[in-house]
Amino acid sequence: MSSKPLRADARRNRARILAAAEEVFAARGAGAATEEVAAAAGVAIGTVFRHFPTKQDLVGAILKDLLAALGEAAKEDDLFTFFTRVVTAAAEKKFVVELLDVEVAGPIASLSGAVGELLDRAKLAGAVRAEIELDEVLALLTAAGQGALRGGWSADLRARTLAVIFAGLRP
Amino acid sequence: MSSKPLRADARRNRARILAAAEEVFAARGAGAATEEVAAAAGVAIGTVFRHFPTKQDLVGAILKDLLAALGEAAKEDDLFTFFTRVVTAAAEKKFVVELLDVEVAGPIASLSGAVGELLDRAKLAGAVRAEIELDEVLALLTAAGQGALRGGWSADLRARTLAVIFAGLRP
DNA sequence: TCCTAAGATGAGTGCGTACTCCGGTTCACT
DNA sequence: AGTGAACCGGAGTACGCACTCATCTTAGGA
Repeated sequence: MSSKPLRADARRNRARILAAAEEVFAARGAGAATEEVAAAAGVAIGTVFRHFPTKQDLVGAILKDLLAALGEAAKEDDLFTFFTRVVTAAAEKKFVVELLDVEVAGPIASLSGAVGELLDRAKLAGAVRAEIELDEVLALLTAAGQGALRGGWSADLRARTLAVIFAGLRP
Repeated sequence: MSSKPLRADARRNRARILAAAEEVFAARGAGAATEEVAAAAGVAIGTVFRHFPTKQDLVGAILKDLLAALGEAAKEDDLFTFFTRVVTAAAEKKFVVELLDVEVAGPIASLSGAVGELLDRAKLAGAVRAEIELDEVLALLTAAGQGALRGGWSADLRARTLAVIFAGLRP
């Protein structure tokens, strides 16, 4: 899969870029200039593009990491906890909403698998009505994530808003 | 308020630009280039900037019109109908979501007034729980609008998703 | 230690887009 | 009709940003 092992300095720089990009994109959104990422990583811009030929590749790499982390978290959460986790992440890290966007339909498929399992479990436990379908839950997740970010919800408002959604899901 | 009456041709062009902008922004989102609006209006780009010195002024003018129309509709709707109307508009006219964004906090105040009335009425009619507050409803409205647009909900999915939200609001 | 290919650098290129400016055109008033 | 102010056209400017490339640097094997 991975062609050749990277040279030590290259590996170090790659990690720095990834870390810097996560920080910059979280603060400024994925619209932030690549030069900012380079500066934050203490690296020239050419180096960033050597590792990630396209800006989208860079965003994609971060998203992939995040997706893996969320997938991991899903294993130990119940549906409502997971829901809250994703929305909170969206509120704090602007670029997370890109994950929820249509364009990234590929990677999100794996997330939807995890949510599907949580939904099934929640139904069995009687926490969610049986007729609720996966796509509605995904839609609500998207909506809440977008809303939390773009609406700038406070922690209190976020909690109350999610409470309404959860009430709508319960029997 | 309005300084001087516009010349006839200027008035005509202004109206054309507004109509063209509404169409273009609805289709392509507010990110569409101003040149496209000028072309659609059959007018040179300089003319657009004469009437609206800034792109934001142009978007703002359209938003103001839309806001007035929604405020009018609110008088005859109940809360759930109005909610559906706004979300549907968001799904069909991309730029409507800008209305829901924080940046336009000024104009949205008037909308929130209308929603407040609808909420009061709905509570009196027993259609909504008494402890629901206005900001939660507004947050849900923002969320659903953003989600509908960026998630590309179908009419069916939109209806089912809104049904969950409405269920959460009811006693 | 030396050699070379992988890697880093950063000024430069191309492009899209908001906005300007001035010469030409048109309205509207007398 | 004549006149001047308002208006229009559209090439041009400024700017930000993704991405490139010729040149210099360095890791790491022989």
